[in-house]
Amino acid sequence: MVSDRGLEVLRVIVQDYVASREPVGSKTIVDRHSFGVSAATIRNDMAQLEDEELIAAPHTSSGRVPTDKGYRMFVDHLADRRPLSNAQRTAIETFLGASGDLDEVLHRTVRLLSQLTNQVALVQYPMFSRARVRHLELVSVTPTRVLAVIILDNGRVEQRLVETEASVDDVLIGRLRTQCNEAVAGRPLLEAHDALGDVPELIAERDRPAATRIVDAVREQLSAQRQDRLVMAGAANLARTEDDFPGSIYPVLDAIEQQVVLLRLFGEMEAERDSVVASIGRENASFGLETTSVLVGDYRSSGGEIARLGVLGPTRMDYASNMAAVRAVARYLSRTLDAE
Amino acid sequence: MVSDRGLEVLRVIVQDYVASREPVGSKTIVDRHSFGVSAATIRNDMAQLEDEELIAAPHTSSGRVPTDKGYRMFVDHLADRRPLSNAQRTAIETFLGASGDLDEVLHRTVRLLSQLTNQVALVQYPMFSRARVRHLELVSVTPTRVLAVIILDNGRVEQRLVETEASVDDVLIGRLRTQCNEAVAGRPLLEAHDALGDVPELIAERDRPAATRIVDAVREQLSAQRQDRLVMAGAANLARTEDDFPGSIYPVLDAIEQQVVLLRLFGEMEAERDSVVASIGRENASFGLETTSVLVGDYRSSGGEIARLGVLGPTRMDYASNMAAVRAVARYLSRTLDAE
DNA sequence: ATTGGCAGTCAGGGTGTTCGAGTGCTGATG
DNA sequence: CATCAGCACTCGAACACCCTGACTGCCAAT
Repeated sequence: MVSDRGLEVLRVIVQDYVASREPVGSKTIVDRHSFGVSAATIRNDMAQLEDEELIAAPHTSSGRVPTDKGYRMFVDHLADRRPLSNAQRTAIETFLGASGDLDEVLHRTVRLLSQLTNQVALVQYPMFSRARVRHLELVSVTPTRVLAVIILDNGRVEQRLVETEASVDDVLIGRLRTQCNEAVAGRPLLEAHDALGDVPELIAERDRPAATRIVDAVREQLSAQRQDRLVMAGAANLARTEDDFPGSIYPVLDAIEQQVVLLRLFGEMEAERDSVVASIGRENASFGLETTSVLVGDYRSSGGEIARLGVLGPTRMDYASNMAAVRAVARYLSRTLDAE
Repeated sequence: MVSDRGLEVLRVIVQDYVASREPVGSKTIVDRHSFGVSAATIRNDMAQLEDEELIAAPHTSSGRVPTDKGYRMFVDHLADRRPLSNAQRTAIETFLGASGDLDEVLHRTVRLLSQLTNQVALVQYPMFSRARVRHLELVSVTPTRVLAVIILDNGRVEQRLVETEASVDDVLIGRLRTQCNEAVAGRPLLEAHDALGDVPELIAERDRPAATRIVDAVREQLSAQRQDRLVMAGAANLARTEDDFPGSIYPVLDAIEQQVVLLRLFGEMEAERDSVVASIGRENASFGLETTSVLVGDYRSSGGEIARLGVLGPTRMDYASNMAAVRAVARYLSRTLDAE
């Protein structure tokens, strides 16, 4: 077992190592922190920490470095909830000023988060299962191409281009538009999806195939939960701390470019409301991200829908302030989107 | 002056260096290529090339490396128009199969281009000055927030959230929607913008401020040439060739994350129709991209509007095949978008 | 439980040496 | 006059070597 002072030692090791990127030894510890005991004693504690695999030595007789398990212990039990710095506060304040549509807000948020943390920031689009359809617009772009635009009452707009085999004239489009709107207007996504099923039958036999094609495309779009997108910013930050990635950053950059991977990762991380959780180092191995840590939190969008946002960076990151930043931004984003 | 054989020597230096990342010396050249002359003669030619600053030696008595000027000479006069490989052809073919809306096509295109070239690929959104307004939709999201959706007849959809001071009821929205649509439907962007100027006057005095606010937002959106966006893929490829960037890739990653920079760069590169142009090394210095080269070509979208696409990579890149790939993808994209 | 002391380990940095690739030059040759 | 073989020279990369300094691990004493 490891003593209370042992944990204290682990904490300062994590803090010093994160700050300096240098393995930290017993002497440095007694020099920089007032433990009131000698270096030899610290060494004994460190030996215990090493037994528990909370720290490790890169090579014989060098300082120690936290292991993944050590970081885990740190975030779970040792990290103090550090308040945001003033600079960070004002950054959030100025950000608060402007407004815009959903796209714009999310983009601004992700840039903000990336600047606050100096890491890669990620924001997931909210899904809109509870949203209602406000209006459906059909536009003929070319004779055999129709653009369907779905406008939701929470401000989201979905669009989709449909290719038809036969050419479609404006009369048919107009008729379809009316019929569809009657069927879907004001309904939640799922109901709207079902209601559309009957629409093609109201269309003249001759135009039935084209109509079915168009309506099906719309239905598909309606049922596709648009939670499958995210915005990202600050990828360059990975290159700043290049040395933290053994070998090359290539695998990391490659992995984060596949949004699918990140979305799966987001999905698998459990988080309680209003808390920020971390996934550290090898815990991300199945995503090809074993050299990184990911912090995620939840936010609520207009419909009360829940989506996630977070940061990704090297395992050696400042967990305390980054988690605080994620928490603050998540809370703020909820407030912005929720405001009526 | 540099002889014909001298240029031939430059060509193989560029090719070998691009392939191997090793400075190439006179011996290697006579070994690998059949010039029919001795190494000493090649050395004389190389001396001339060095006088002309087309090649340089990283240090005394080491092989030579092309300078920016050397690459420039290569792409302008020496690069043979290499036909695409079969693998590349099939890649484009399979890509050709599917369809989708503009967003989707551009995203697929950019991924394709990045895979073909193993570089960072960029595709600019077309601008739509010639497009006409198909429909204008106003949706009240909350009492003081109205979402304006502009649907263009080329399939593009623009949206914008407007914040009003006083709350706006559905009657007003309905009235505005009708008035606006009457004013803009079927008109090109510019005309529509002007025509909207009179609309607020048709609204009751009481609601004038809110109406003006909304209409102005729409007008602003109409006149904002939406050429200010681009999609990107393959940023990870920069990390694969990390060694080509002296120091760190950080500045490069940082620069390409600022889309503004890339758009300016795109804008300043002159290109004739159907050709691909290159901007090499220090020619990009004012954009913080002096270690990279950029290849761009034009494509035409539905309205006949011209936009650009290209790739960005280390100066040491395979110009011949990359330019071929850009040309092929540009041509193909034009065909896809232009098809009626 | 804590401590001072001491021997042992090992990475990093500096130095010296060798090796070899590649150049520039020169004088000879057709 | 272009081409060529030969030779002396340069300089980076690789290697061996040695020191230094920063640590640790252990032990006997308090």
